[in-house]
Amino acid sequence: MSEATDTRTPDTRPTGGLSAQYQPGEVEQRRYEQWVSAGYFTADPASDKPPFSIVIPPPNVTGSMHVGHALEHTIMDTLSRFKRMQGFEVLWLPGMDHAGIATQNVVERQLAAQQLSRHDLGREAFVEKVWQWKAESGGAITGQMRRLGDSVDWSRERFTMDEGLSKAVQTIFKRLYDDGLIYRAERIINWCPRCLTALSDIEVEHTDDDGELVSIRYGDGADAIVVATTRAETMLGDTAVAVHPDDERYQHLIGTEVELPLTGRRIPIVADEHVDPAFGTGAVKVTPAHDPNDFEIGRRHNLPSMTIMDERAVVTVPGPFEGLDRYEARPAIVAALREQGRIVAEKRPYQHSVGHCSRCKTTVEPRLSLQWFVNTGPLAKAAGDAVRDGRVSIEPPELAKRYFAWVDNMHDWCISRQLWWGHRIPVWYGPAGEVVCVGPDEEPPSGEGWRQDEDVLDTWFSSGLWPFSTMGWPQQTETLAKFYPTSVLVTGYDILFFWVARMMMFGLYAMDGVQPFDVVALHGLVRDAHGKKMSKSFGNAVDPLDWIERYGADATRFTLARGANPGSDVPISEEWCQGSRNFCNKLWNATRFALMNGATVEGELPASAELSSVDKWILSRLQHVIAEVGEQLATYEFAKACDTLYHFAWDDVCDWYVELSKPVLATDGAEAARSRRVLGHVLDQLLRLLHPVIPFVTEELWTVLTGAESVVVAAWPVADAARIDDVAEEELAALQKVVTEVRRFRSDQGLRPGQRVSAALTGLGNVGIDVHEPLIRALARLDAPSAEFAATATLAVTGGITVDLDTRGTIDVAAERARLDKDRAAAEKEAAQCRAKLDNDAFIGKAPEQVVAKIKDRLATAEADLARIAAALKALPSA
RNA sequence: GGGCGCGUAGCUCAGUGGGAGAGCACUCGCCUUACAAGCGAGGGGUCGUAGGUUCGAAACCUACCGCGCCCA
Repeated sequence: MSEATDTRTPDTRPTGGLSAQYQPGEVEQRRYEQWVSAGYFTADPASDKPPFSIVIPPPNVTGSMHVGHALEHTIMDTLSRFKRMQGFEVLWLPGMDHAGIATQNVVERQLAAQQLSRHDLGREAFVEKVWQWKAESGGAITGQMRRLGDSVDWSRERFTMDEGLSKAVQTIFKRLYDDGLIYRAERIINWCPRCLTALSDIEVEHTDDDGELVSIRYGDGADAIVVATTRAETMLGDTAVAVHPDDERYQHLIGTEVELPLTGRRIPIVADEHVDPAFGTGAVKVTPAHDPNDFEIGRRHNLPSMTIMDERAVVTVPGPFEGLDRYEARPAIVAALREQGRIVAEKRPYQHSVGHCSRCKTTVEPRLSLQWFVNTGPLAKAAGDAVRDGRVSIEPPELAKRYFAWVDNMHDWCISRQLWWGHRIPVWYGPAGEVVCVGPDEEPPSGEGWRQDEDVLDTWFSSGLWPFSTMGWPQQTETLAKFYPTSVLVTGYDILFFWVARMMMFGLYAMDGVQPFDVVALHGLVRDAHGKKMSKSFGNAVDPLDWIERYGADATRFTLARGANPGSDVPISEEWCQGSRNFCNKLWNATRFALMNGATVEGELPASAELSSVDKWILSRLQHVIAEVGEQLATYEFAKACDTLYHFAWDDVCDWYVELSKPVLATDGAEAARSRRVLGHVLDQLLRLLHPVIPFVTEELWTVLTGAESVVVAAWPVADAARIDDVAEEELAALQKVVTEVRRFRSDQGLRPGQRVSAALTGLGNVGIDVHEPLIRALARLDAPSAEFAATATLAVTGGITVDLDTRGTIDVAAERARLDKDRAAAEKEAAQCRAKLDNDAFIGKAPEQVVAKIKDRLATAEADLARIAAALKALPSA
């Protein structure tokens, strides 16, 4: 706002100390600290109130808040605050996970800067170093959560590596082990040659990459067979060639052997149904130790597995290729084969699907190794059934299909990781080959030759226990008794497989079949204003802290919530955030106006019989809004709830109610007093309704308006059906129509907004709004007709209302004719559409009665409008 | 290759059998004693295409075109 150009005299009415603009920076931190120290967010398990609980999807301890977190937290905070106001004992439990690979990587990078590796420190010292890192630099996100306004119970913050949660991990491991649901086996797993650890299937991202397809002739002469491969280097580990059993081209070769080039080994040609005869030549090389499909073929045909690379994907087969990594070995081997004339065809680039480590993007190397697995069969079945039989509902329900597709086809889960940071597998191996799984209260075996398994567990293993490990399980705590199962899990649909399915499996298993949450409310991904995925490299990523800094936490939250349709992606842009900021400022100024005009929440709300239709109307609208918003928030329709409130606040309250109230508020009588009470009530209720989404500005305004302690602990509004007033709503709709028509005329005629026009209004009584004539005159800036009144234009308003205006001689006839022509065209179209329906016997015969009646009514209205418009056109002076 | 979803105003999206809507953008007029982060008015859409069901389809069914996501 430009002070220099503001020539108005300052308003001296009381504003409760509110400045002319909302400054979020002055409010947010102070308010948040007050809330926390008042204990509003601390959950009491001994409370008599019904429980409502959410556990936070634990962010990564190395991470900071990105805009996806901001969305998710806005949703969770909105639900928590909504339920708290509704009288629930709310527990929103915060915490972080230890992010095995990511955290270890961070600390290893620090060490690398000093030319050190974790092996130089040793396991114990390294883990100590990680804890030290966490204490110094971990958990930046918790400070950012405070900035956003998260109403979490900080006294219950948890970390997956805490003692209690670690105990939960060991307990469930032991239980699953004893039940035969955890086993150790040599399997082909996804291996990251950079992180040097196994990965589970879902930690691998597949992309279509450019590679090469090389066709190689194995054997010579009549026995020759050509195989096509994208990974020529793995041929050193081939132990067979496979063809489809029905493939006529190769019938004579099945059961025979062929010499594997470069090695001199002879390998069998086997028949396997899983070979696709249409791919390449229909013959595939089989490398069981380096390809999951080949591993299966190998198992079916009892083929040996030959591991030809070490953990860094460097060739270990003695000979000319030894010591080359997989990308050096590939061209070297192709060249060697070409020299022998064995390369039949080469295709470059050849697009094919390649798996990458989700953490570091290195191409995954399938690797045969001894790992720990969870047998997911029975667990996944239970996880699917809990949704199938309705104990857990997925919102929106369409996304349940995706969940089923995953849990019903789940492979065993590789849970061991070759890391040091994490929960170490509680299994000891004895000198005589003993294997002992140790429970949390048991002493591990000691003595000569006993050693613990070196590996740690997948981070998701501990995250899967989160809904109950954070509440003290395996102890039977008061908190568990009160707050488990949790009420709702809020997370992105992209995390359905990673985390939701795992919590379901573990929750149902550990908690005697009781589900970890009743509802899974899924949100989408935050995208930019053009629906593009946000990414740092593309440069369209939004830093929520930056927005909070510049526009306020409320504006940031409102922007996100307003885009959050269930399960759908959420586009946002800075312009929209500005709009949200403007909305907060609008509320600020509406409250400021109310305070300047004596709005109050003291005393009983006046009985409807005592109120003007303007007051009755806004109270009636308020009841609809209370009901709608309550329903929308309860069904996770955050975008709709925001929209409902935005339009009620801006259109109904600010644009109409406040403007309509100004004349009476300028007076001093009993009617003004009643309106002050109504205005106070409407704002009080509106601020409560908005508080879950925009907590800071509503708190600031509500406390000034009401003088009460905090809207955080105020009661959620309840719709009062007795205040719904259809008559007042119809009256106000008619009033708005008259005012809008006059404004349209004025705008079309180029009349200055301040210019008053004489006018005669007739027919207001038709719709019962004759008492509002002064209001209409005020809003439309119409003066009473003077003695020498002479109408120069006539406005025909639907409902039989006529406004005759005296524009003092000058009227833009062409503009007026254009306006009337447009109205006539619209009315004619309407009439024609209605007549077409009514002339149709099938319509009259088959359509419901009330639909027919409605169409008849519309036709009558259109015809009446047409008559008036025609008269007005006729009355216009000819050009 | 399999599965799921989406095509509605310039952009982003609501609308799921009976008058095509919102926000932003755009045009015009305004500092009007709460607010220029504002106020008033306006323009703009063969609802992807083609069939079908129905008295009536943006909505339901089928096919096709285009886009996206997940899985392999």
